[in-house]
This record gives sequence, structure tokens and C-alpha cells, in this order.
Amino acid sequence: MRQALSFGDKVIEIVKKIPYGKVTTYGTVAALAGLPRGARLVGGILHFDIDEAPWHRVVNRHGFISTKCLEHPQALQKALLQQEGIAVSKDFMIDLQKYGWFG
DNA sequence: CGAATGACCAAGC
DNA sequence: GGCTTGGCCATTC
Repeated sequence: MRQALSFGDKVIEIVKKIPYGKVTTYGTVAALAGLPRGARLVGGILHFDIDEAPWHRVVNRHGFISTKCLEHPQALQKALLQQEGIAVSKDFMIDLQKYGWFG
């Protein structure tokens, strides 16, 4: 359960702020949340507060979908991203140079 | 309260 | 040049 003003809430807020049709990385979200080295936490937070944010707009540093949650498979993320007009390769790779968002 | 966890990143071999 | 290891640090049980 999200405690007010927790790091998790910040992560959620930032992920929610990602513009439509854009994606960002865990490291970027962590940095915006106040922890440049908390990339791992971002993944963990999204795992705990899974349906609280558009996690499909968040990928790892390589622009690759690192999701492991069975409830949110890579195939689903790919579909969601494509719905927003984001090109996702068959290997779940995204062009951060084109769709990357850094706030 | 203490120990374990995690959807990452960067450096090292 | 690709794979392995260690370190980050809040959240959770």
C-alpha cells in the first residue's frame, strides 16, 4: 500500500507524466524521482504498484522491454506502445533516439 | 526492526 | 566483443 510521499509515489507520478507516444528509461524515472541510482527501485516499485502507472512506457537503458510480470507480458506492452504510435521491433526494442522522453 | 528482494546500470574479464 | 560480477537503495515480508 503506497504510503504518502514515498519514492514509489514519485515514480508513479513521473511515469504518469510521460507524454502520449513517448517512452522513457528506468534510470531517467529514477533520476527524476530523486534517485539517479535507483533504477532498480523503479522496476521494483512498478512491480508492487503495478496497475498504478502506464508501465508500458518505461523500458530499460537499451530500449528493451525488461518486464517479467506474467500479468503484463512483453507482448502486451508492445501492443500498448503500438497503439500509441510507437514503433516496437519484433524483439521488443524501441528507438529511444526517436521516442525517448527525458522530461 | 532485520534481512531479503528487485521490471537496472556500469565496469571488468 | 559478448558474457559475468558487483553495487546501487527504497520497498516489502
